[in-house]
Amino acid sequence: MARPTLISLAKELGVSRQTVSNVINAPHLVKTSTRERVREHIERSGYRPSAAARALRTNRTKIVGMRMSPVLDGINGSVMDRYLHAATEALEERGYHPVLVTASGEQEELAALTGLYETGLVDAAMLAYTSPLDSRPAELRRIGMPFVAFGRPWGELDAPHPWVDIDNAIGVEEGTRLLRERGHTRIGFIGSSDFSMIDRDRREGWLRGMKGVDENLAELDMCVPEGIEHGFRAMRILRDRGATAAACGTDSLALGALSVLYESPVEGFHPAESIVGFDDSPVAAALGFSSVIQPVEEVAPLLVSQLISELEDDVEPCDRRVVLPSVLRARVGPGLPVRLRS
Amino acid sequence: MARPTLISLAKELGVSRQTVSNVINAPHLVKTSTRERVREHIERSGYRPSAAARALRTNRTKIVGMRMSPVLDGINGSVMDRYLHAATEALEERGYHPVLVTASGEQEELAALTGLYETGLVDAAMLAYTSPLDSRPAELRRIGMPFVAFGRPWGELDAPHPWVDIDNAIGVEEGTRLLRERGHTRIGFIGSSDFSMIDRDRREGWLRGMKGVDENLAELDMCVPEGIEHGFRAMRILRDRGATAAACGTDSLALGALSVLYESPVEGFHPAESIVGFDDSPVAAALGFSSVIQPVEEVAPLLVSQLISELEDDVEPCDRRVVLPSVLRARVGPGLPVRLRS
DNA sequence: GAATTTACCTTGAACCTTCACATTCCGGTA
DNA sequence: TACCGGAATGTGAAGGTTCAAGGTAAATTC
Repeated sequence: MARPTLISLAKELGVSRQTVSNVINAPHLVKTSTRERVREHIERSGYRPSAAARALRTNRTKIVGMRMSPVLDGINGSVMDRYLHAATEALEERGYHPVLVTASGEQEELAALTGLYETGLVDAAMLAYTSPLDSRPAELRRIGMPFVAFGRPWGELDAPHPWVDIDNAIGVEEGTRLLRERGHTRIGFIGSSDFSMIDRDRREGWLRGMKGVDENLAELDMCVPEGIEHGFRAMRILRDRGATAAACGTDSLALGALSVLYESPVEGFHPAESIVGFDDSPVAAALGFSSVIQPVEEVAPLLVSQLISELEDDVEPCDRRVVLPSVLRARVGPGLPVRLRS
Repeated sequence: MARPTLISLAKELGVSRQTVSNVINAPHLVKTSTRERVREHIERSGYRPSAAARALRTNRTKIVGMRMSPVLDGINGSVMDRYLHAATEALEERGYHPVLVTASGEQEELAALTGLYETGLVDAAMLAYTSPLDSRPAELRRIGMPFVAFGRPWGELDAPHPWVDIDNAIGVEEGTRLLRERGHTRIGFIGSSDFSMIDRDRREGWLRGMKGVDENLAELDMCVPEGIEHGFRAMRILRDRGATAAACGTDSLALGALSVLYESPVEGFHPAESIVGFDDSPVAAALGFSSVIQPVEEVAPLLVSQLISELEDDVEPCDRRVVLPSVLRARVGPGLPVRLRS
């Protein structure tokens, strides 16, 4: 048997199709007795409104486009995974769904998202990984496609679109202070040149954490490409400059750095307790070093709220610019030590 | 100005809307000169067919549902990420798009997917993580929802739906042989109890690789929960039983096991060269141990081909049951040694 | 008792495309 | 001239929903 439609239901019930529609979309317009009768019949028939017909009429699909970014690094990579999961969940909670898109760059992403928007397949987009020269917000604004962004608009902080970002600095600052509390004074920073703005933010946290320490910070500040080996090399240099600890921009870098400390331990300090990483990967947990957590599970629902208040009328408004703090996951040893073979 | 439609375009061009439609969907029906004229106008006007209207008429959205599984473990987790990315890409190539769904269990996943199907939002589903007591295939079949599965239907290997799976055994077998070539004879296996069927498959590879070795395999065979610490504990037991090497069911387990070998090195064997992991995570690369790779980038396009031949007529048929080999990524030291602090 | 309001329900149109069929046009053949 | 067949193009309908405007009967007001 064919799937029931508004019309077939209405005929069976002896009411008009609009009444059935009202029972679903505007129940207060229908007398209670009728409403219940219709409801029950809908239930029994297993009727589900046709998404296509609804979309055609309302010009809304309740689908939003998101770019699935390629896997960068399996160590820190799970953050984006967590975010994607949280976003999907938050969207579902509000009756929306994410459609995924791949792209090899910003322009390709833009093309993919606007393409979906122009065919009416999606209502909006959720961006991530904002950067200073990000052309996406302006372009989307130009064509009138609604969107929100995970990450502040570095180029123009007063951009009109809603966004949620994480204050990377605060967690690193916390981490740096922890290292100081543990007795370190020459604490280096190993940042990743691959994430320009985010890295600057994290470095800022280290600088704040080092406030009042009488050291030459410039020579303790490293900027290297992402990767375990680079962390290793950077920490060797820092070690030679007398550093006994380091805050790192990623857990990969931290892993490399940690191995240097196991290679040439510093009297009185446990290696795992002399390193702070970022993104709290399972590796950090296993090796027992502290790491900074990004609360992406909180970011996603906020973004979705913002998005929906862009899309729908009469929803309670929400903050259009939110910065959430990162937090330190402090660990005390023991853990799994690492040392690079010489 | 309003978005152009078939009708508005047709009016401007002085042809019927069907002709414009034909230019898009069945160009061979339209005379070349007309076709070009229409094409050019379409181009200029920026016309994009309405997905909703098309879906309403054809009863197809070219969207497929997929479950976004929660992040299990950041070390091996990137495999599912890679798969998701590859699947998205493969779908896009054929004009399809993935919609994500979250679920806390199989039943919830089923409810989510069939829900989408019943409203006509998706045409089909792509399943992953099949298991012996998997109720999903039967249920989807019952309601007539098309789908394909990443993972063989363990319960009924001759199930009628198409699937692609990876032969986990072969890579582990290869790894085990590598360890033998390097001179090991007492080679343990540390499997993860969290992935029942997959684990059995990987263990099978180890058994095959050990063929002809005169050892008591039962006492070399460990089954523990997933996680670095469990790998560590298992390897300690294996070491005490005289094992000098191990093939592991996951890289997390391998990491833990490796650390035991650094803790108590075996004369003549390099620790990193005595461990084989699974899923070739960045950790394996950094620490320099060999690991088995799942070719998910090949799985995804195959699945998509299968799916499309389920959905569309007149597409060249393709194999409905495919098993791809996993392959060993063999590494020789040096790498980053690990040792668990005692 | 007539006029007005209210509550509830129905009708017609629109959304934009594609399907199935109808029509026109053309050169070629009987 | 009449007819035919095939290619190119046009027409009507359908698909399921929502919006806007209408209708009907009961309840209220004067």
